[in-house]
Amino acid sequence: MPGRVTITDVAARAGVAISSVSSALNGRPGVSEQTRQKILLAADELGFVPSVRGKSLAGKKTFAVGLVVHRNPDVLELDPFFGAFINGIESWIDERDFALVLQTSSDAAGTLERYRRLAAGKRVDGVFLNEIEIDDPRVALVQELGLPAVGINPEPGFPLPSVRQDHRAAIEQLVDHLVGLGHTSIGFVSGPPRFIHSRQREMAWRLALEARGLRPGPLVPASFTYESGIEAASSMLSVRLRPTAVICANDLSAMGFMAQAQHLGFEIPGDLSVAGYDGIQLAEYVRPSLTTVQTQPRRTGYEAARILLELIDGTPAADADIEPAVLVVRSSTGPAPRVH
Amino acid sequence: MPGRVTITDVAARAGVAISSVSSALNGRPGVSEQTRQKILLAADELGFVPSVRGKSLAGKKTFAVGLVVHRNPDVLELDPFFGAFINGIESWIDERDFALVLQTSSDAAGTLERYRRLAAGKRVDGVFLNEIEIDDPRVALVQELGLPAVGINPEPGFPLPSVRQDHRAAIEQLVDHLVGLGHTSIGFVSGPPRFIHSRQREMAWRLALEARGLRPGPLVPASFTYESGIEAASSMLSVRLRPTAVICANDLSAMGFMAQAQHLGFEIPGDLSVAGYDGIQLAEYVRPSLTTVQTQPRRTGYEAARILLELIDGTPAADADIEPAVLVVRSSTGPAPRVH
DNA sequence: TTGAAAGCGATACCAA
DNA sequence: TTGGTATCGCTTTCAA
Repeated sequence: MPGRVTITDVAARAGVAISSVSSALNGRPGVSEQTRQKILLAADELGFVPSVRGKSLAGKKTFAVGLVVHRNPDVLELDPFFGAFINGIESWIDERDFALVLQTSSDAAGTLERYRRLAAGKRVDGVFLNEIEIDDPRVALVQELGLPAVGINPEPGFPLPSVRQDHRAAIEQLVDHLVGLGHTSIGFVSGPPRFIHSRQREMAWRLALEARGLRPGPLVPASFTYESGIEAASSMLSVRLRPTAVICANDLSAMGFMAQAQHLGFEIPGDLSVAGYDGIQLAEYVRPSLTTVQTQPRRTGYEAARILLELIDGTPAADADIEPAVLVVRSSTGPAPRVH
Repeated sequence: MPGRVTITDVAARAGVAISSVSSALNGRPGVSEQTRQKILLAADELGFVPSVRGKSLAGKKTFAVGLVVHRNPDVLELDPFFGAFINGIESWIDERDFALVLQTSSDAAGTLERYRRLAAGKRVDGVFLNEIEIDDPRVALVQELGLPAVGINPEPGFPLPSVRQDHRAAIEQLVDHLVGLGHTSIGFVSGPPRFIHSRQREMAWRLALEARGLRPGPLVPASFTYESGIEAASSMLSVRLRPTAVICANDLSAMGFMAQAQHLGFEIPGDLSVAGYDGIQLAEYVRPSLTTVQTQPRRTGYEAARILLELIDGTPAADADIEPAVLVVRSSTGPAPRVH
């Protein structure tokens, strides 16, 4: 019966006090090298694994961090983003014996309540704040609760430690790429405006165009889903003055946009160039393969976890900047059509 | 400072012993109705939330369950399946104050090690066994560890409590649907044969055909990914004796298959009918929309969680059978082409 | 019905 | 350098 071995057993076997075992095993000073070896041996022979339960009660830490994912109830399908993000978190916390508590919620109020309960029950020592919104109430909540938290790609001046990956450079490159192909009317399919990352991408598109002396093309709201991309295509392509190129706020909506554009009879990239954002795997395989901006969700999770654990340890943590997202040119973007 | 309120504070405020508070709050007998009310009031006024730390140390439970998702390291994108599955788990465990610990791992050995450590550190009280393989080593592991576990869609005779959703009826309906459309050569794009659910779907296809006096069409291995669907199409459609209809082991590979088939010049469903399995949202929106088998991942997670918590409580749990998956006919399947 | 006290498995302080 | 012990917040006997 493994797992039943406690620190007391180890102490007994090594013939020392439990306090010495604790010190030895945690690499604290105050134990002679000889005793330490004796203890290490005993622990090893017994297959001792410290109980997180005991540790957390005594040490005021729970050794867990939380992530709440807010999804539409009738979709509930996680973005491809999350798999890698979560894996990145774990690659850091695992070695430090932390676990990730994941929750999903389908409404905003529920999300707040989840954070509140995670904190109140001392379930987790800290949380990740993903998909940050304008005036996100979670910020005030974690501050009120004194709960360590790290923001994922927040706006500048965000009051909590954060990890950011630059989006501007890549979007500028993307605009350059399109302008270089002769496009002058470049539209944008956005995400819900309440999300910071939604606005950031839209703003980057707008600024890049203006910096090049071009007027922003049409802007159509969508919601990061494939379906919303379909709808965006229907509305954006039905008007006379349609753009010759479209940038979508993420890959999923870009894929929906492409599918619908093709359905409406547009050749891609012959009649219309389309680009996405994220760099999910699917984007590489759709026809035509999607030009996109490759982000690093795994790295983002990794850095976010590193910062969060520092915060939990009481170390004042600096923000982390991940190397900028990069433009990946594929087949969905091409020369602007001659006549319009 | 919420969260700092302990059972002692409540006891003091109510003027009773902490043991009474514990009994009252947990609905145990041995407290007069009057005292109970007094305690409930005090707890409420103080905003008392019991510390999971304390509870778990004293109560021998950690109030957490674990899920380990095994993904290819360079993909790490979670199936659309998982979002709903996880949400289903939570809709049951949340009310019971359990949390879900999620881990991802990129290799089989790592997966086993994850389960082992979850158990050894008493991180979780039980685990979900998803994507079960032939001779899955996790079964022996949880039995050896005495760790409560529930299997998701395992084979018949699986030694642990399980939740199952019938796949056969829907696949038979699908075959009937195709046969009714005049198809006589129906191929299959499978998942990795080490997975039970992979084999189950393949077997259902084979048996359904044989029961109708048809010889199984070509079988091509794939791996549940979009990319593998592309490859499957390339190989299956390049030979002279290609099928007129194809069933894929999941929607993602079916979508890849369709895309590649179209790329190779096949009209769908004119030249070729394609069907998937899972019922992910994307399948509804691709062109043509995908005929598929709709499963209930949310319900599956819900039932699995219910069973797991029963096991943890020591209740002998019966397997759960979810209402069978249902066939959803869309546009990717149509009449068999006249000439071949 | 109530309350006092003994754990649960660690950490950490303080004597020895 | 050691070992003893209080402590964390709760559950669970066991007396009163």
